[in-house]
Amino acid sequence: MHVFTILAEPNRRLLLDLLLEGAEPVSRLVEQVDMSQPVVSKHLRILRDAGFVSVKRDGQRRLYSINPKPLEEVDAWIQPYREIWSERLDALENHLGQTELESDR
Amino acid sequence: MHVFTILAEPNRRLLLDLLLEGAEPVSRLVEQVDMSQPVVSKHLRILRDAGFVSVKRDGQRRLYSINPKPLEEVDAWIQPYREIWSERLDALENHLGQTELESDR
DNA sequence: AATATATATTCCTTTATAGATATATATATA
DNA sequence: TATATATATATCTATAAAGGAATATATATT
Repeated sequence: MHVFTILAEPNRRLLLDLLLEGAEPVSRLVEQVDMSQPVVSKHLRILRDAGFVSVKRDGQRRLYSINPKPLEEVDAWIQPYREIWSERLDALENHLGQTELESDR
Repeated sequence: MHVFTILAEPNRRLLLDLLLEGAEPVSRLVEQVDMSQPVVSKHLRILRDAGFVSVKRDGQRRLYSINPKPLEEVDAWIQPYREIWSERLDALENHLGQTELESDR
């Protein structure tokens, strides 16, 4: 499954956002979220397969924690677009600077 | 349609990547891509509705050009994760530095 | 005005995936 | 060992969205 496909699912983004605060066992995630336990487990499975989270045994619990590595792919993909939007900002700034000079005359 | 949902479709990412090189009429996009014209038009419609591209009339053609604005939302969403991965890099660097000191003793 | 070209839209079918429910598995505790 | 608790998985159904084919619309050209 592609990184963007994985992030397209709102509940998956929600789970990631929760894990941003720190590692959590499945049960605590289920509490904070409007999904059944199996649904949460399935999403975690998908996130795990894609390397977004990792698991650690803690007795009968599983502690899930976040792993931002796969997001680097997103970051890399955006990069050329980011360049475009900064070019545009530069152009805007130049234009504004130009306008300033003009208003000085 | 959510930004991530839009980017989840590979053909849509392809179209955006093509437009990265500069504005193009639909026909030229169709040439460069393995999609029928209606499919291209449909994706462009979706991209347009989400503000990823804009159109300009050019006779009977429509010139599509890129608009990176909606990607700022993606960028903003990644931000906290980016902070985590740079923290981890810092931690790694500190650790390496530490190891260096230790090897000096 | 008639025809050609470029693009958009509509309708239909197929497919991927999300969630519900039931159940399996693993660990802890009595 | 039997039972309880936490989590994972399997099966089924519903749904969203992608692509194909046909067609509509808009502009250009003769």
